[in-house]
This record gives sequence, C-alpha cells and structure tokens, in this order.
Amino acid sequence: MSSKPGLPKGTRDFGPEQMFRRNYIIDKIKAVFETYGFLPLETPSLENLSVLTGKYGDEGDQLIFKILNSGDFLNKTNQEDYKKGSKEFSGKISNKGLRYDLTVPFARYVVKNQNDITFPFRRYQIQPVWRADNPQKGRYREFYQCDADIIGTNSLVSDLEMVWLIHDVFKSLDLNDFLLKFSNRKILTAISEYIGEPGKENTLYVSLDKLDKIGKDNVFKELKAKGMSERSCVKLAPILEISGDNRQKLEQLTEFIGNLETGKEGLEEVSFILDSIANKENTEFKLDFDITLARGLSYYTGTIFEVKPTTVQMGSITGGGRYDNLTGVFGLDGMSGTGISFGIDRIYDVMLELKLFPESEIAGTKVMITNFDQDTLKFSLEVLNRLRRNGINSEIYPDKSKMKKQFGYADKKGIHFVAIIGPEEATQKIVSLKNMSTGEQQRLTVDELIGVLS
RNA sequence: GUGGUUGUAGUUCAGUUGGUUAGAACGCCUGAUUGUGGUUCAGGAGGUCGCCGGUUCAAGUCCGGUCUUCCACCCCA
Repeated sequence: MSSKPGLPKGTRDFGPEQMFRRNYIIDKIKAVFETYGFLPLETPSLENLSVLTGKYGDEGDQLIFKILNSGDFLNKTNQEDYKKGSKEFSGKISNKGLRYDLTVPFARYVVKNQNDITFPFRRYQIQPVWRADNPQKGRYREFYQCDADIIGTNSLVSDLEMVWLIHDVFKSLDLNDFLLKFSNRKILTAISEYIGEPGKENTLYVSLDKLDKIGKDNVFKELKAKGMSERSCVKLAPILEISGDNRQKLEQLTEFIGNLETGKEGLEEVSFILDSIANKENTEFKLDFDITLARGLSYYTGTIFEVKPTTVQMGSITGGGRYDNLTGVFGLDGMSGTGISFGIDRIYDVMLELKLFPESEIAGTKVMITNFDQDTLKFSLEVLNRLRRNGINSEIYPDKSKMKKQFGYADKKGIHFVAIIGPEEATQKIVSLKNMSTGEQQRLTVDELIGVLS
C-alpha cells in the first residue's frame, strides 16, 4: 500500500464509473447553458501571477498555486531578495500560477479581446481550478467549476436569467432538495450606512454570513471585536429580527433603509427579481431573500446568490452575483456583468448521496461478442463492425478464453447482451444473443440483431 | 495557515500489558462445468502493518518527524 505511488493532497483520480456520472452532470449543465445562448470558452490552466494576485484578497492570494520559473531561477536572485522573506522571494522565482477560479481569467480574456467581442457577451466555461486550501469533505485542491457569465450589460434581466438558469439546471439534474438564497450587496452597503458604520460593509458581511452558524450573540461579539461600536450593534439588532416571506421581509427592511439612496436601489432590484419570478408560469421557485447572505468574493456589487442543498450536509454548490467593474483591474472600466458558478464536485457528492444518478447512464458496452477460435473470428469481426457502424456500443472478447471466463467478464462489466458466435453460428451466418439479465437466448440474423439492439 | 484525527491484504476492518509464523469477511485466481455469467461447493494466491528514524533482548503495538485521510477554525465551490 505504502510503496504504491500516491496522489497529492486534495486531488483525486476519476475512474470510469465516476467519469460516467461526472459527464452526466456536465452534459446536462452544458445543455442548459446552450439553451440560454451561452458560448463556450476555455482559457489556459496557467496564468501570469500579475493576472491572478490581488483579485481574491490576501487570503485568496495565499491559496494560489505558484509555478516555479524554468531554468536556473536562483541565478537571477540575490541575498537581498532572500532576506525579504517568502512572499517577496517567491515573486522573484515564480511568475506563473494555476488558475484559482474561472471569473478572473474570463475578465482577462474580455479585456484582451475587447475589440473582437460582441457585447453583451454570454460565455460558459467548464474547467478545473486549483486552490492550496486544506481539504475536507467537499473541499478539494483541484476541482471543476462550471461558470456562465453575461458581461457588458447592467440590465437586471441578466440577473433574472441567472435565477432561471439555476432552477433549470437543477431541474434537469432532478436535484430538487436545494434552496436558492439571494440578496443584494447594495442592501448591505445601506445597512452599514444606516447603523452608522459607512464603508465597513466588508466587516459587516463577513460576520453576518456566519449568523445561522454561530448565532446572533457571537456575531455581535465578533463585530465589536472588529471595532464596531455598541450603538451600531443596537441599531443592527432589529434588522436581524426581520422575518416572514420574501415580500414581508422586503417591506420591513424598507422601514430601515428605504430612505437611503443605495438602500432604495437595492430594494428595487430585489423587488424586480421577486416580481419577475412570480410571473414565470408553472414553475415553483425555491427563492429565499436572505439579508444575511454575503458571499466572500469582494468584487460583487449588486445581486448575489448562493445555492445550498437542504437534505445533505454540504457547503454551497452554486454561487454568483453581479459585478460592476470586474475588468477595471485590467484597465477596462464600465464593464458590468453577472455570473454564476456551479461546483460540480459538490453536486456530484450530493447527487451520489441522494442516489440521483440514473442506472442507464452508467453502462458502456451494450453487447459483447464471444471469441471462439480462428475460424469463427472472421464472421465475429464482421458482425462487430456492422454493430458499430449502426451506433451500437460493442466489443469483442480479445482472447480465445473459456466461455465461462468470457461470460464472467461481460457480467462484471455490466454488459447487457452477449452475442455468441461459435462454429455452428458462423457457418449459418447467425448469432445466438443472450440477454444477461433475463438469461433468455435467441438465434438471430445480423439484421435482426441490429434491430433488437438499436 | 492554526488545532485535532486517521493509516494493517484489492476493499471494509480485528489484532490483548510490547513477546513465536499478523487474522476475518467480502473480493480475486483455479477447479467441480472443454458452448454460457450472476448461486453453490472444494482449493489457492495475496501484507515493507503509510514512510523515515529512535527506544528495547524484542515494535503493527511506545516515542519523534514526515506524508495522507477526515474534522473544526479561516475561507470557500
């Protein structure tokens, strides 16, 4: 066990069975993305560190995997660089890193190709990302993100589309045990203004996000520890008491921040989403307007959303929101967009736990042809080729082993049919087809065989 | 990054206060059955006890380090 080669922390192999299921998820998501008019994009696994750093906050920067420069990189450094410490020094010996998410490379792409892109630009991207985080359940160092973004418009219609998109994706996966929480960053900004701590919304939302986890008292404790005054906390307390359905929550919140400019904007935006959703027919929306929803990434400026499974213990499986100026850091201002990211590794774990993968998706080969001897082989290969030309997943057992072994192979691989071609069948140009689940066996011509298996 | 936890056959796990040749179940291989799998029966193979070092007459068992697993924090998908 030990001497066998291992895997780096937080990475995994995906065997055939897992790949069938992963592809099932990816195919479904891709299909929905395409019905929404999103176009595919891929970017390199590697980006220049100048592109990656400074976009995810100090903590995020530390989680970026850095790639050592090629060649004699030490030759280009000196004792002074070394003495400045790891952070400075790593800048001298590494200038590339593995991508941390898909949004920043996308922003880079948009800026680089701004003259060729027709805006608003709708793209989807399904690729792995890497984070040097400590792994746990549902947390890996290499995992896939499925992103869809609409950039180049600040229309709320795009935000609304994201809400629909989320529902359509989970519907097509038959994953119904989820809750879509949403809110608006402007509301948080207004709240921090209202309680007399303008500009401190970052402190506020980091703590508020933990409300259901650590409780109200601890949130206040943490806020005070971060320098928020007693008076602000007193003003905040009644806002946290807001409850009821989405409409009721919105109305109660209006009493606090309805007179503030950003507050008014935020409330109107939330209201628009709620109204529009209500108009979409025949769909039950599990939408929860949650004031305490914050989302970590600092680039969000408007609508924000997050999806959590309701019956499985798991972090968020989807998240996103509106960003007003994502490309600003790359020198292109005024490019507003909205985006969503599905975490397929977590969706996989949830679906596995809820047993939502259909059996039929797991089968690979539909029919296996037996291998008798040199004389029958010619006809067997002929049949094999005809099956394949008719789009039937088929394989021939490569060795002239005992029937017992050949059948055992088909059984273990879950192959539903075995086509037996022995001397008798070969001379008559027929096959004996055995259904492995019922045990029934019938003699068929090749044309009949294709008919049965199509 | 901080604190804890885990590692023994392909898999899931036993293994006494440190003491002869490290066990079980399932899986795997062979045969009963030279044209038929999943059941049954008989037999068999398979282990550097994660890795490196230390204590000891003696280490799977005790100690240190390291890697890995899972968990909490931080943060996140």
